[in-house]
Amino acid sequence: MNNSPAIKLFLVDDHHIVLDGLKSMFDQDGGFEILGTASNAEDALVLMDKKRPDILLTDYSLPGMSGLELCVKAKTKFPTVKRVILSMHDEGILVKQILKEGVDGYLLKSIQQTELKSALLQIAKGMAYVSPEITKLVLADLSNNQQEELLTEREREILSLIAKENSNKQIAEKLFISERTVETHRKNIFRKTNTTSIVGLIKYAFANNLIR
Amino acid sequence: MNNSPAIKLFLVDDHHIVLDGLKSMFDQDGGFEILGTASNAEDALVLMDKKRPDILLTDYSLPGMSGLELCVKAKTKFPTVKRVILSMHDEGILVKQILKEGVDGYLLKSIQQTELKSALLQIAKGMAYVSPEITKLVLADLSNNQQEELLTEREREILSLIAKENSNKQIAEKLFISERTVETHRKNIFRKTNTTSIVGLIKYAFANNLIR
DNA sequence: GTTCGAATACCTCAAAAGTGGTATTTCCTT
DNA sequence: AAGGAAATACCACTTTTGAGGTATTCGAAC
Repeated sequence: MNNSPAIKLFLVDDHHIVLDGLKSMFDQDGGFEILGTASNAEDALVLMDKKRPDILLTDYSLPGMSGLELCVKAKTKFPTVKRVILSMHDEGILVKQILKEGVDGYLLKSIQQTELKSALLQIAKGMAYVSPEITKLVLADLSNNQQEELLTEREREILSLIAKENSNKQIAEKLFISERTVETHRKNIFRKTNTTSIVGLIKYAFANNLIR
Repeated sequence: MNNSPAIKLFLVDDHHIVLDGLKSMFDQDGGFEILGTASNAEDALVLMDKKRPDILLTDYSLPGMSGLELCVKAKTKFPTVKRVILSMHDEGILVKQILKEGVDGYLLKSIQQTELKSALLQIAKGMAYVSPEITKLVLADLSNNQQEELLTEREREILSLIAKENSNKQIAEKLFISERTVETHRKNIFRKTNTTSIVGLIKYAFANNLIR
């Protein structure tokens, strides 16, 4: 059953009770081995230098250096170590920022034991695991469904053609309208989106998923 | 044990063998009920109108309308139905596009039975579930570590300022170089990124996470 | 020690974008 | 019936972009 070597963990949390809980959970399971623990990021970086774990499992909020900074530093110092944030809350707008730093997992502490273990197994195998609650947040952000009725149908059409690198003249030809009309639409789009240049407009369109 | 009502599924796949496999899997489990199946998107939309499932579970590649288009249409027609893509492969660059359309789950057919069921349970609860392999892709894309050496340091600096809506003149002033030099850099960036207009360039930069 | 990429700089000229207006028609709502 | 938003159209004028070059300096690589 246990044909693969135990997954070596390093735990970081500033609450002893959490460390104790995790320790007792993993100690009962031959599939995992705890190489060490730390209650702050600075200690963790020093200790990990001696004991090279497979996975660094750290709380997000730590005194001093945050768990995220720890992950960034750990990535530089120990590139092969998988980095997992185990957080108490969904850190709201921080989620995207955390994921952008290139962690291998983002788990909430509300996770079930069995799920935590299967998540760590997957991460050890090179996969990535993100808690469903966090996944939901990220997907919602990606698809950004507010469906603002800011722009009219025609304006969205114009915007789409602008984004496809058509000049005003080309747009006018394609829509069988005057170039003047295109200019007017463009001006209205600028006004409504609070932008003043194509660059800003394209950025707006991307950020709001108005173009694909 | 089974205190909540069965989760009502609608399955779409153009391979009967897959539909059969899923059917036999869910039929043995009281937690799920299959309301109907279809082998193409058009039929699915018609059939779902009569039988309102909790979750639409569809293959990505279908004859005619793709599973993604089906999800988009289903979202409009039946906003409360959760939409899950069950795909054979990680559709590479399509992944981000698929997730942008606002699906509630993206599963690979290599998923284990138990995992599939727990994923669907979570999705029915309003969470989101994405296969670890796909999550890996998305996280890699978000943090984008490829570190392309396509553009030089200076060119990235110029690009960043272009993206911040600076004109050539403004860039020249900020970097204490001639406007001519900025023009040259811009031309080189266009050549390297295979773009010919700012619109294309900004799109390229977004797609490659060169600007945040 | 020559070659090559990167960064710098200059030139011209046409096309396109952006600013700041005005005006008409149509359709929808109040 | 009046008001307003949306789509259409026009004008004048300035700034910016993009396409087409050429050229020098510097440092790294071969």
